[in-house]
Amino acid sequence: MSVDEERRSTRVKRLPREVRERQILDAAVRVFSQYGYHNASMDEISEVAGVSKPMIYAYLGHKEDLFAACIRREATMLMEAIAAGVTTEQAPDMQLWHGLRAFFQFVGEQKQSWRVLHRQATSQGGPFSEELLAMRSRAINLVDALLVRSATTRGEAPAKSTEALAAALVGASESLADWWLDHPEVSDKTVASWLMNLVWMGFGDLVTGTVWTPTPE
Amino acid sequence: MSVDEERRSTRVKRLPREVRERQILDAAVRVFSQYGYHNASMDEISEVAGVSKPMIYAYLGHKEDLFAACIRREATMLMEAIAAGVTTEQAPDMQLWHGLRAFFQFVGEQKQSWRVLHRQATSQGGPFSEELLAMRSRAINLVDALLVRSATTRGEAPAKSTEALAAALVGASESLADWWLDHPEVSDKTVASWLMNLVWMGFGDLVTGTVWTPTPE
DNA sequence: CTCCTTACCTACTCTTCAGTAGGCTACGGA
DNA sequence: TCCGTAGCCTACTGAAGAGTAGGTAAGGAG
Repeated sequence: MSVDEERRSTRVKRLPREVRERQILDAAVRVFSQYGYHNASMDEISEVAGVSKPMIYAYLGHKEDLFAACIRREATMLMEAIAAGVTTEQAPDMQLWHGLRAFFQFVGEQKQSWRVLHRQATSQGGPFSEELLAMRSRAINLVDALLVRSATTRGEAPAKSTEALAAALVGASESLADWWLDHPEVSDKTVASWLMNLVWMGFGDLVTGTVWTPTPE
Repeated sequence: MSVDEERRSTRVKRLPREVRERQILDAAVRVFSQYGYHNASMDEISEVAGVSKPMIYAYLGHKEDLFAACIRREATMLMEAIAAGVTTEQAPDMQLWHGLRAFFQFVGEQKQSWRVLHRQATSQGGPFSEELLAMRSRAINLVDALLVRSATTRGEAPAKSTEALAAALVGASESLADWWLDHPEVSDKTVASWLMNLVWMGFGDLVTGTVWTPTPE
């Protein structure tokens, strides 16, 4: 059996476009998350995906398009995971709690997705980060709305600062998620509860020993 | 007068190495902060600096070295600015308050420095980010120590979570600083006080209307 | 005046990699 | 059985940009 014959026989069969696109995106997320956007080469992605480079261009377009597609897919998954845990009927603190839990659970399960979202997309000033910045804004708006609602239901005028604080909270979550990647011995629930206590009760209470606990469902 | 003669006559005189190095670093910070590490070219940096490319290589070494030098210089300035405002004699909340104020003041005054530190260095997985990660760790350790001290002086065992919370706070500060870049109408003091209230009092107090205020010095 | 060091430049090389041209083959329908 | 389309590849081009070779010249020391 010649080399050519062997290669032909062991080559995976022709697959429908859908499947290939998934394979390519999976590979791209892996490679981007490992090397970063610029150091990731289309050649390596095609190799990991098990297809040739022109296939990528045919199906997903240029490098930037491919990256944007990765971001879009992973960010959508993240947002959906969070949305699944939160309903507007819950009290504000419970909404935040479930949101945080869902977030850390996602990060714990999809470390690569998280890396490509956070570490890569944030930085590059190029046209791709827009996709990611938009998602981040959505997250901030979500938290902002939560804060505004919880203030107004108590009859107060919403503070000017809610949007800024929402941004701070999102940043805190991201940073804590990064810390967590280096300390995997802690459970996702524990990490979430730390942050919950910080933002809901403040350091002041860390010092005095008061803690927030979720009310039983 | 020929072109050559004009060029020669308008050319800035020979300058000592020190001065050139400063010019080059200034240019590098500007260009890196605008385009990001990868999209910044040595040619452009040399042009902005007003020297030729080989000068950069002679004085500051390769691209990575140059970038690391930028990070080191800017990060050192930031840490010194923060350290200048904080003394260990102050109460924990005042230490945090002054640290935050110094931080936001620095960001407000040195936007480019901040961009190159935060947006660029965090992301690239290369050998340079180590410089930055080290600085970030120092900041986290500083906050961690603050939390541990404030807990132990109250006779409590320090919680396991202080390091994680310190990371969260640093992330919140970074994220809030980014938000602030897009909302320059707010004063640095105001932004600092928002974050201070968040971390010291929690959202719970935002909702109930309690606020932390610095005790008069 | 000569020599040597230090400042400084032009004009390359060489590599890496995004993106493409052009074609081959499996397979379903007419 | 012939044809069209969709899956798939090898083998290239072209540009950008990091890094360098090999110089010129200013100016101080002797």
